[in-house]
Amino acid sequence: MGKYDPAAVEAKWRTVWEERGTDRLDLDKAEKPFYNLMMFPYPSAEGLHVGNVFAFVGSDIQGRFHRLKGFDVFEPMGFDAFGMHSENFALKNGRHPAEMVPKNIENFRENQLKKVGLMLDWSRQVDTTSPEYYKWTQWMFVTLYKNGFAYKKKAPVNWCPGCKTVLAAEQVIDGECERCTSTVVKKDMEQWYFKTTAFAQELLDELDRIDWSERTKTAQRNWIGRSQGAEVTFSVDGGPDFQIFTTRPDTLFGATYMVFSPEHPLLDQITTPEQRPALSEYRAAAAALSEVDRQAEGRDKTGVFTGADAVNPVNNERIPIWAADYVLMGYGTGAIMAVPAHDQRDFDFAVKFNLPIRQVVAPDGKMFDALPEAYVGEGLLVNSGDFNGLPAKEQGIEAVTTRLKEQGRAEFKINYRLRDWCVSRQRYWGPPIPIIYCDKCGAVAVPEKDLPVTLPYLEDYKPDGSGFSPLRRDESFFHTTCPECGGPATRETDVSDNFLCSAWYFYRYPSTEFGDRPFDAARTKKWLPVDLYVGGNEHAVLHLLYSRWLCRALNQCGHLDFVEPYKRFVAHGMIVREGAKMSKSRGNVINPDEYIREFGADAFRMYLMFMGAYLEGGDFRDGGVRAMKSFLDRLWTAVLPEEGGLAATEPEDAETRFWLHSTIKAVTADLARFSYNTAIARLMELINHVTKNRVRNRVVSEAVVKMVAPLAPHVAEEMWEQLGHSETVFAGGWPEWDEEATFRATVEYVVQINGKVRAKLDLPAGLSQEVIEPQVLDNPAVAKWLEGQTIVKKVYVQDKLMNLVVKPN
RNA sequence: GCGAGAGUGGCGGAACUGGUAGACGCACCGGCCUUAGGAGCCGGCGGUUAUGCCGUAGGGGUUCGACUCCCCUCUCUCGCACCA
Repeated sequence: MGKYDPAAVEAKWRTVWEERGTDRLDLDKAEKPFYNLMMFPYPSAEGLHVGNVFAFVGSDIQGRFHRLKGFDVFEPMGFDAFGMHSENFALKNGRHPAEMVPKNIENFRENQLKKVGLMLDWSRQVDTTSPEYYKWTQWMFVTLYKNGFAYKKKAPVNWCPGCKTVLAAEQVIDGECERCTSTVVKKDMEQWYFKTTAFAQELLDELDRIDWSERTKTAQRNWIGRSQGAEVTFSVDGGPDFQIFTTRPDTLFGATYMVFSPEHPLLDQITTPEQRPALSEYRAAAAALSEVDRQAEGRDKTGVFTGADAVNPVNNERIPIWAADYVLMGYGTGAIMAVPAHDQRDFDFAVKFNLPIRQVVAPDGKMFDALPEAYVGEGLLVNSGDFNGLPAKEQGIEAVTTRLKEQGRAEFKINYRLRDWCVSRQRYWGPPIPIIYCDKCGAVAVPEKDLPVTLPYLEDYKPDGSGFSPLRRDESFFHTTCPECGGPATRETDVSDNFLCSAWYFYRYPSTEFGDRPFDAARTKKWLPVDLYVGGNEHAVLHLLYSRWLCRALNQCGHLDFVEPYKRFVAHGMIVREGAKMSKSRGNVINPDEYIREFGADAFRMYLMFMGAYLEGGDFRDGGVRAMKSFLDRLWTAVLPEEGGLAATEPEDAETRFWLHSTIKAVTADLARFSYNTAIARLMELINHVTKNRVRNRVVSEAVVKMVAPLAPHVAEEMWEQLGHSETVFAGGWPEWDEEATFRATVEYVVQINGKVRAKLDLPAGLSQEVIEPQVLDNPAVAKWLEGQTIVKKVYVQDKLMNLVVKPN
């Protein structure tokens, strides 16, 4: 038996699991498939972060728990090793990613992940940088392109001067590059896009039906940003028509001026000669501003008059057209009608430039004497011609839009904030976009037989800011022949966004042995969609949105028969250390290896899960892992007593039976709802009981071992073996509880007088009020409070409490 | 501003559909054991002017009874944000 020695136990079981293939699964033979997915990491040179461990362990517990409950659990792992994170790190350290990444992967897998005790099936590892994998990433691109989901266009893009590449909107956080935090600037460039907006509505609708963490769904809803309104056609006085988008067509009569975004193309045409110099100056100033500065909160409104007037279609009124940078070219039509009385932004602008403010919504039919700010509430339409007296908002919107629609001046319209996904990157370390440009045939997709387009080894892979990838400098890569006509042609030299690699990796795991298809139809049918996906919420509008979109697109292209990739997504919390965020600059990053070496992976896993609610996150305190190690010491001696042996039958004493069965019941429920901290607390209570009462019982020991197994797999496996089993504990089934035993024979009744606790009585369980009541009333502690009082009400809750409501006589 | 979540001892955190607030653990205090202890074991631990009273951010309300439900206010975290 001996002492619990985590280092020895863990080394032993790592070897045994590997030798026996305990965690390898025959995917075709599995009868109750359960696909347990965790977000594959980017293998950084710094090694595994404690946040990764926290995420993986929480997911692994579900995998192991499900396995104990009889599921065939598939729990794979891979590496997301393409992309700027790897490349930037290599650049900074003067190394080559192609030489660095394999070493990092090796280190992650062999020295770190394998020591955490995750139930991973390493026979199906995926590495996004291997040609066998990125061949299919390129295939995704080609498939999307052929089906009209990928296109190239010139448009203002987000350019990161630090990383020297364009970024997708999702990768710009508060105006900064997600990777290097440089301030992102706008540039006009020709780039590849995926039509994410094609499914904006579907992606939104399905959120109501999928079983995902609410905050993840909320983040996606915000990001997709649906708004309903109308597109209204105005005309320039003596000039062309133009469209504006508004959510409040009911306030059309309140429009006192119009605003075009400074980037609006029509401005060139309509601005009067006198106003042209002012406009040019204003446009130049607007262009020089960064996105963040331009959209800064509370920034003073700026703008310039164009000299032109617009004609309002509802009343033929002529109102001035201004250019102002508070209107964005990228949303709606890049032009708005300004209703200063009922929109705060327009109000601020009108005040500053002394433009008229006309009230058209009157709360309770009352006109304002003065408006200190825009009124955005309910009311009746006024100053609105035929529409006067109609309730504003819904009814007004309907009526005004319908009228204009009949005149061909408006359409009901829904706008989304979501933009198409800009996927090309002017970088080296990624899958080359498989497109060939031919003078005769145009842009041609590389035929499947020619995939992958291999990423050539470039000694100098530094991005040069030219707007082209470094691959452009490789003449032998750049020049090629057209797959259609055989004539001279050039390759697309941009690589695809790393998020394309990760948008489909989970389809690959079950099909890694198939070299001739990205995923096998039968395997996919059996194993997908993913049953449970656990990960960080920071990917809510990145990976999680992209992969939902890709799933839909692949479905539409006929490659998948479902539209949502994950049945259930659970967002775990974030961990901090001693109340502070962990960061390299603060120097407070937790190194998992040290704790694992000193206290063992099992104690480390358990402490990470004990810190707080898994879904909320937790606060890592030094000393916690040590405390958990000593709990495991106590558990070890409680389960494997040195002396006295173990009684082989169900414990006879009712109190022990109560603790055992109610713990099994509670732990089962806690694990199912990710309440790992309380599950551990309950196991501690059981062990406290067992230790204090010197319980030596095999039934108790085996149940404890099984309950601990998902949390601390190595030590559980060792104890299971020492209890005389030769097969893995994970084949042993999940313990059952006896509902009867979870009730006690005597219960503590709380006696309240007017809701305040005045006495506690131990009484047999299950008695009726008639039996209990006299005992309560006769109790001296209670009787004292009843002197000189009249009982006006008695509230009785069986086996719980009796509340006497009294009044003075 | 909009949306989501949260606010409980010295600390991390419990409390299932309203029913004993503070489970479990950390830290701390006392004791035992020991040549020694950053080990182990036993006990204590919300506050207080203690037969009681007050305590779950603050203020109201509903209820026999509120951390839990409703209204208002404050604070914090996250997401979105001059998005028309």
